[in-house]
Amino acid sequence: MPRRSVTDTAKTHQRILKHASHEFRSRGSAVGIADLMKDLGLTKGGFYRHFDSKDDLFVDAITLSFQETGERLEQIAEKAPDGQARTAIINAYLSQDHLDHPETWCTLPSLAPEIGRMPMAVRKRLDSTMLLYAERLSKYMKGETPQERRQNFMLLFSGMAGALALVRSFGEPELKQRALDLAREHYLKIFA
Amino acid sequence: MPRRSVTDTAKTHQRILKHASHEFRSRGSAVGIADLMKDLGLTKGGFYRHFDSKDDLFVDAITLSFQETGERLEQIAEKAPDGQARTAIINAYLSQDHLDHPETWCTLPSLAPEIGRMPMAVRKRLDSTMLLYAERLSKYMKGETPQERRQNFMLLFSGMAGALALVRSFGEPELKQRALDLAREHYLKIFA
DNA sequence: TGTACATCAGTGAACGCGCGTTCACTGATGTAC
DNA sequence: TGTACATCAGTGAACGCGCGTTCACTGATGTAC
Repeated sequence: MPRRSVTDTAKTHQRILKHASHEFRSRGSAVGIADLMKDLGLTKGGFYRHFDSKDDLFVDAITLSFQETGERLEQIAEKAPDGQARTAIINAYLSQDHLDHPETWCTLPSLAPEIGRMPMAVRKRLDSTMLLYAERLSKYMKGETPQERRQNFMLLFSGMAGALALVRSFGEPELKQRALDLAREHYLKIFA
Repeated sequence: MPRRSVTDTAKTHQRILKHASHEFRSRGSAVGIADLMKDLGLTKGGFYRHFDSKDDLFVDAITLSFQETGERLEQIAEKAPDGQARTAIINAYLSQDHLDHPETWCTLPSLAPEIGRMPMAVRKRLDSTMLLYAERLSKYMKGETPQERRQNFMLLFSGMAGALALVRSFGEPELKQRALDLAREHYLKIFA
């Protein structure tokens, strides 16, 4: 197949990125390049016209994930009634929808431990991505100073991510339900 | 090589289990059977005299992990001065040692998301393991009733696990240090 | 207590399979004049 | 505006490698008499 126009090339690049960011979140970082490309109707050879390596794709896909989730939570906060932004964020983060759809939500409960095992080069590049996510949502946190709000963001989000990861690890549906409800009530009480 | 005595066979079984439980925690569930056996001076073919499949090994190794960590935290709680058991547990869980040595500590911050992606059969078998871990440590939690203490265990441990997983994902050492200290102070304040 | 035989822990080669990456090739797109 | 040529997105085969699992074989251990 022949060369493509610059706009088509850019579109393909974005399609790979978006699909990878969904697949990594729902299936983990071990998702294969051949599978990703096949899902898009492409062959694996063409991948390297868009990314230097799988690690490169991973960094870009995770960055996109944090951007998507940041934007989504920002919108939820903005649409909430006055003074209810933080409550809305917590309810959304600990919702049934987030539990059931890792692919369109936060990367942390899906991939945090795997990111921790990535090469240092990858993790350094993701630091700024995560700090940007924190910056974007800190404004909705409790606290007098920006620093205090940033700290509360770290505590709230790492806590909710841990809760969601634990709930997802349970097999029994009833157990999952009870644990998710418990976590939601707790974080609303402590942070909202 | 010939057949081994029943005691030697049992020892080898335990050696595989213990090593696997360390390796899964430090490198993730993708650790290979050939590597595990080689580390113990054995060849991969012999693995199937001890376990039916890798999934079987995984379940047993994770079960051992929770038992080890449960026992370890229990001892820390028992050795603590009167009324300091919970404080001692939180300080140990959010210690530099836990941050740096996933292989000998809690499975949750290392593997919770990966467990969530395992076949249902595996997850169902791990439910009881995790509930036993909860049962064992709930007695040190705040709360009037056993149920309340169990709930506080879930919230505290999923929160601390999430914090540890996030801290481990950071590349920058300074950032890690600050985030770990922040989490420790927070959980001591909220739960101790 | 001694002998004959069945059991099975561990080896090492092989199974089919999937991985990330490379590469010669194609032909439409983009560019230079 | 039209022509000649360079570029490069995508294909499909191949690279070396590692995966989980199976299997014939070995010989000391365990067992039955």
